[in-house]
Amino acid sequence: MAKPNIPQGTRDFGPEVVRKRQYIFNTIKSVFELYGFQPLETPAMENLDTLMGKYGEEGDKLIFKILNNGLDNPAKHQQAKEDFEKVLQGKNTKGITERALKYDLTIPFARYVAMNHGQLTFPFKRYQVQPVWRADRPQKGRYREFYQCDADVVGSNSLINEVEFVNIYHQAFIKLGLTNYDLRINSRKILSALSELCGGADKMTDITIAIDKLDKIGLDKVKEELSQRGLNGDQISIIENYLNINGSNEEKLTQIKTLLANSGTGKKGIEEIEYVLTSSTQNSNPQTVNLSIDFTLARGLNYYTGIIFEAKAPAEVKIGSIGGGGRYDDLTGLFGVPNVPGAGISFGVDRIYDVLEELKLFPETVAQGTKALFFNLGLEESKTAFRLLQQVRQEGIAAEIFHEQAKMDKQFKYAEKKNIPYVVIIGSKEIEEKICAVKDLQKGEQQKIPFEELATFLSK
RNA sequence: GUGAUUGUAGCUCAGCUGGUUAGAGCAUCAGAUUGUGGUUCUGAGGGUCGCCGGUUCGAACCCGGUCAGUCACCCCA
Repeated sequence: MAKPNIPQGTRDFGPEVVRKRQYIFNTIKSVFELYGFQPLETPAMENLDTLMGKYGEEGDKLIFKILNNGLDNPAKHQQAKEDFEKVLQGKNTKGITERALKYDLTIPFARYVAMNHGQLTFPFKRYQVQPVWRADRPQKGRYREFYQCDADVVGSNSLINEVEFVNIYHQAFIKLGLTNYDLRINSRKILSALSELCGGADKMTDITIAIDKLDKIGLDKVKEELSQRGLNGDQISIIENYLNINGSNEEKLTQIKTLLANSGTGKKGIEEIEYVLTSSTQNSNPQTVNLSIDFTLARGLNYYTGIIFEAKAPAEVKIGSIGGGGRYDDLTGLFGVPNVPGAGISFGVDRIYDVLEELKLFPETVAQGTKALFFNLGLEESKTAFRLLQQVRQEGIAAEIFHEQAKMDKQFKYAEKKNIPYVVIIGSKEIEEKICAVKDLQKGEQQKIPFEELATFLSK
């Protein structure tokens, strides 16, 4: 038997890890609920048609495809071979694969809305926490199976939604202890106005891909890349002016207004950012949101049409993006149901986990499962212990008894490893006096508690 | 898809220019310690050095291949 193994880029989550992950999930979910979002789940797999062509050329390559069943049916050999030839040429064919693992939660959601738009009440606000799969090469902060935590609202054009999303990000990050999160905002309308200024809307993808890298590779390399992507000197210098915009949010707005003065789309984008910026900073409490304008922000997914967001981890952990989102005006249009505008955000839970771990931000209580371990000191003793144990459980306190009579040394070690804060010792002496010795392992202190007061004591 | 790098005990790693029975720390188990753990001391178990092949009198070490992991680029959470 070969050594057991799991596929590249996937992980098992042990008990402590699951506890910590659930802490993150629950924190974010509770904020979603607070803002009126409802839960939704969709299948792990979708029809390949549903997913293909929605994430750009690169995205399509990263979709995990599922091999059809029944390919070994002799009657279909000839067809299967012909279809496979097509696959070798880089084409997709239903003969070989017609289903795939979902790549994100947004497109399946759009599919759900398109399928059920007759029954849904709009605006429809849903949140969804499920794994997604990408056939990417794993590396730091990057997995082939990872969880997304999305909230979207469809059926509303109002910018109030964007403002709410800013506050959701803020509130969730604060609850998680990530006070110095970094939330950026931009608008696809501004990027589109810039592209028009530089030779046409078809250049938008090239431009956004290049300027998105400004942080990482610097201005000179960005200019180089723009030139490689077919932009001329005049166009590049416009972009250079655009990239040189800096200062506070207000200063950036002033500068962009001058640059895009002649563009209707641009003006619209600027107004929207201004609105979201002022509304979300006014309404926020207990502290101000860290929302800053970043005109280099592009977002890879090309279905965004308005405001876009990106949340970054504090710079010192070097993990990068921990969330993102934005407005998409016609996502369900891809599925034949036009005029359903939407906006949404996503939290990258796996990366948030890494950030919290690195910054030691998990509360200690997260690691705790069992609250008290009852020592097993013999057959008679354990009968009393078991009776008390059940009483304690009746009060909703997680407790367990050591599985066999053993040296105290061993039982202490078990409690310590399982992070159990209290041990309850009941021996012959204690039974006689109807008290138990309760030891607080962290403090190392021990006290005598009468049997009938044990549950109350532990529930504190 | 492109490039780099690593693979030795359950874990983290050492192992000199190839030389005989491959080491350490942590962890595990037992004892010092018959109802009070985390400290200390003593002892024990555990490895066909990722796999296949080559060079050599001799390979954990050199060479080729292969598999797996990690990191970076592309792209992205």
